[in-house]
Amino acid sequence: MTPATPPDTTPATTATPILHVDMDAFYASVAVRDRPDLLGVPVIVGGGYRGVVLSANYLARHAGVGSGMPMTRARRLCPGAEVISPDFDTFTTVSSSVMENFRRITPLVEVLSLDEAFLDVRGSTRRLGTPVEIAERLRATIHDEQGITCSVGVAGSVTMAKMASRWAKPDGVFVCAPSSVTTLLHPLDVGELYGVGEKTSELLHRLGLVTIGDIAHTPVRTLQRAVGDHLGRHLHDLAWGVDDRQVVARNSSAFGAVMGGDPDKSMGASETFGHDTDDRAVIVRELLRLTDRVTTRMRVAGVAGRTITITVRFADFTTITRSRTLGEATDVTQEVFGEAVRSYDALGLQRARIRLVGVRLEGLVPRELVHRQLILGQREHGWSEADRAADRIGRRFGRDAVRPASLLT
DNA sequence: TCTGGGGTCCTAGGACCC
DNA sequence: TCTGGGGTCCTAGGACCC
Repeated sequence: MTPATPPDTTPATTATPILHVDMDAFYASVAVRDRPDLLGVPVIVGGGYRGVVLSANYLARHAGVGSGMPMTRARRLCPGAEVISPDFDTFTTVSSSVMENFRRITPLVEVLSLDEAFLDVRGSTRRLGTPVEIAERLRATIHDEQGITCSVGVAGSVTMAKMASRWAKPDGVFVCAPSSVTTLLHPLDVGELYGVGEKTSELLHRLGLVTIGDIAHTPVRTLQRAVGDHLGRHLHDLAWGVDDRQVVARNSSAFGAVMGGDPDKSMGASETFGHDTDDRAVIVRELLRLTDRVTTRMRVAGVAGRTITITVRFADFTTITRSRTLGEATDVTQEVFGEAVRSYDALGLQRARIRLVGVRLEGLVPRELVHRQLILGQREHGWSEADRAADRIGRRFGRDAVRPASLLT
């Protein structure tokens, strides 16, 4: 746990070495920072037919708009809002600069997404001051360099730091001393705990467990019977502020394992149709597009996958998955596509209206570890060559220069 | 009014093997 | 002549996070 306190630092310094930094309304803040005309205007980032809200500034939030909300509803709640399409290239650029800033403070930066990270600063206090001083300095730097604000939770564990940043919002710092953890937690609703979502919250409420204090005073076995062995134990620990999870230096898996750390475990793509469809030709074409997108990413990352999973979401939003595991991992577009179509056809759907399809590969391994067995007459080698040729042309002339023939229309 | 897209992890049942 | 126990892999579903 916490290392022994050096004589020249205060106990408060080493007791709260974990920072959770969370940008305030990140996408919305980035989208409006160069648009002074939008000052004082409610802003929603998102859009598209059938889309959801990705981010909303505080003016829009005051009207009831929240992220994840269907755009149709958000527009009705806040008709005066300016709706802006997301520009992920810009978000990624800003995010990279911010994360670089964090790494100048400590190498122990765990990137959770484009807009948040954990920092373990216990090795930086001698050089940079107390965690709170580090937090304030980092906030000032981000504001000066990027023109956006962030909030920082400072605590002795990652979970408490995460919760503290929520209490710090917007544009603030919240310090959670270990001695005050249970006092802070126990009055809160169970849904406030990191890892307790809507379903688990409802389940616990039905059992009469409303506050985090209720969870703390419920026997572990009772919790485990209700929510499973793992989560039951986890929730009981968290309710008492017990959390030994360490900050692990890494980039978010969603943006490639550039910094080392754990490699991706799966890669996938999915898309909601503009209109529900029961047309097999349309669906198969979409499976090919998605497969091509995923396998291209895999070849860039130098990985191959052994399990191919398709997702089918019906008009009524019920969602099913079907997976097949191959004898050996692949990154070959035509192989993955073939399995995806076989899985789809095996469903035997007749006139079912389909809203979304997806393709995902799991069990990823570095491509050089795949020992492809040579079978006479096997065509995979040819397809693999074709993929690589297409990748080269795509790099030179752009992604759309080479597409599978059935996607050309 | 409906409900994106990218992921991770857990559970549970059946197959299979020792 | 009763129904052993793991351990691992595969599949399907579900919850959760941003």
